[in-house]
Amino acid sequence: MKLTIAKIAEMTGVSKTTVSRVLNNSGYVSSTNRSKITAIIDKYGYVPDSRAISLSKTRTETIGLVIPETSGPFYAELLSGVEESLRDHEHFTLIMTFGNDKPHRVRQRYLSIMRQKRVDGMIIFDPELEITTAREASALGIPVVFLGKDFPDLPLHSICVDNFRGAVLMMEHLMRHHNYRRIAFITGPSDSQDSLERFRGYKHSLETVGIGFDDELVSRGDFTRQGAQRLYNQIIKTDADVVFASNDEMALGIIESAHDESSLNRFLPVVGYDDAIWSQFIEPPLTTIRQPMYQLGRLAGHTITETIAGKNADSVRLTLNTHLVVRRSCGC
Amino acid sequence: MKLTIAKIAEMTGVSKTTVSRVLNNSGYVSSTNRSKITAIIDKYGYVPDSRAISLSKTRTETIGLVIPETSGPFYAELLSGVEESLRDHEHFTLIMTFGNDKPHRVRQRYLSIMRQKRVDGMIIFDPELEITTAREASALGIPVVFLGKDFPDLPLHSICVDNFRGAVLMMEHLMRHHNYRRIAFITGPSDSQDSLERFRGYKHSLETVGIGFDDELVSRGDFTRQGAQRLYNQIIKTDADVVFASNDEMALGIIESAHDESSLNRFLPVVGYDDAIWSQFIEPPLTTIRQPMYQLGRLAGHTITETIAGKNADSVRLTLNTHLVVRRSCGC
DNA sequence: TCACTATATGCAACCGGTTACACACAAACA
DNA sequence: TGTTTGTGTGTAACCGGTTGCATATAGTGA
Repeated sequence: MKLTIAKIAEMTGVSKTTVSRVLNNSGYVSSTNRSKITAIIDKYGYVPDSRAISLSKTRTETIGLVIPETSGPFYAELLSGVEESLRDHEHFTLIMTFGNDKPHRVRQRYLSIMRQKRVDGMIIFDPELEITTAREASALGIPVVFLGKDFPDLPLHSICVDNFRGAVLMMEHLMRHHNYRRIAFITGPSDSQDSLERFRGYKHSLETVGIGFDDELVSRGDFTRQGAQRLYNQIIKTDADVVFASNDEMALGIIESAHDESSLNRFLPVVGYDDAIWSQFIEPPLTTIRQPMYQLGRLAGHTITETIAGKNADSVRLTLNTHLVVRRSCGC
Repeated sequence: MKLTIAKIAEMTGVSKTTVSRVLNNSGYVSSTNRSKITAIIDKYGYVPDSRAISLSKTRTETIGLVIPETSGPFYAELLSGVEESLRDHEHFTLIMTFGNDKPHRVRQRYLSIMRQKRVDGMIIFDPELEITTAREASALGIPVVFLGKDFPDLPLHSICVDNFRGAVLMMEHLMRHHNYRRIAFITGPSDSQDSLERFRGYKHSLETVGIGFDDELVSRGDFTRQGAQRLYNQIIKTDADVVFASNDEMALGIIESAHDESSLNRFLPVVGYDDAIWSQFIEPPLTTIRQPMYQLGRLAGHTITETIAGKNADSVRLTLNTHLVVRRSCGC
């Protein structure tokens, strides 16, 4: 009993073309026929088949969003931003997560699926993106916006968050406002571009103020809570004024260790990075750096639709700034 | 330069049919032609157009998931469950969020979009779902699984979480383990089915144990932190042993009020419901009820694909049990 | 009266696949 | 030798829309 324009045409005694014109509100249609057709559409609740439409027109009005996962505040916020932005621009979001797949298979899978779905464009946030994948994605012939990663040599669109300046922002607060001098730093895994940038910001700030960089104050973490806790004793020995963990998870690990450790009877200031959703609820509430993920998502959606509309001939490269979120864990 | 089966056919000197047979690994194809065709497919990286496929076959291999939002731990976990389950069953997930739209427009929008995308089935988690919408969705002629809502009179598939037994679980802990007698309860908004069920569990438990139900101990909340804080003074006056808030947000509100209120110099036990992601981080860590959202998502994905495969002739109605998460806020 | 324009409609090809059916040929069986 | 069976291939219709082009009629200005 499925209605198609052919059937509607038959019922009203006109051609498919005329029905199509009514649906798209294009061309000329006599008011008699128009009302006959709309009457049937309303009566049976006809909804056109988007597959057929997109097969005829060349576009699907769909953008592929490639992210590791949808859960977690980080990606959830990004997703909201992208989705709302695309909805405003009358596009759909096709979400593709690749979770724990190994890098190579991932690339194979997500690019292939996006192609078979014939998306009009893609937004890719792949923390482990390699240049070969970036090149391959660009070669698909559809607009792509990369998030969080940039390959300066390639002519592509990218939007990044400024990890360097985020770390500088935090350092300025610690040094100017609190007058801390011995600032311990916990890095993330060494293959994380984000972590490297944050570390660069840390180092740069120290040098700008004239405090030398002390290697003893830097520990190599892995972005996990447990990892940070294993580093706790070693960090305490350095007698640092404050611990700057390069993400919130590790900051939490340090705070918990300090809490358990009865031997430590002074308050140990700790700050993090990311503004995880729970960071305001821990004790003490965490001072951290907030990344504008929602805004990043909206901007990505905007950029991709503009590109599709042919407005971005040149490669777009944007960098978003972060915010310092001051709570109590820094000593404030 | 887009490759199609027609072009591949032309290049190899065979018909479209033969190419199609190679792609689908069906029917008979000579090994000569097969290798010629696969060579071209590999060389140019041909990927078939899913729109065309789904237009010919009658199915899209896509399930529509209707949820209020993708952010927040609650829906994010559900989404992960659904997506992973559908991936296992070789289906895609088409996510449709309706955010803050007004109920009526919502229904119009999401049902219409699902129809124009010709999804093979739908999973609907709409906390404000009305019976008319449920009826309308069922009338679409595709399988639908409703989550969190059930209309016993309609022959539909539904999977719910047992709010009644969740509340009973909590009450048993409070009464048996802690021996609390005066248990204050904060309801959610009166139009929330979830809240009503939790309240029913609260009442039922009291009566089972022989403690009468005392209306004075019940306050009407609205599931928000601020709302609970406005109720704080009134609740304190009742001199309750413990406060059972019907969600974590309100529990947090009460804990914060108790914290600020220096006049109160005893520990006020508070428990919540939902196991929000931050509930383990607050001070004291919150005792609460955990809803198995991930599992719910997986089950929903499983049920819808089974139904599509024709295995669920009768209406499927399932109820998932909740877990009690004991932390310190209850006095443990 | 003629040319031109605005209005109204339909034909048929096309988008990129699938599939029922017909046909051809070889080997195997009766 | 005639019939069946297993292979291999192609024709053409179909899924449900869009669109370039042709055609027809009525009204308008010269």
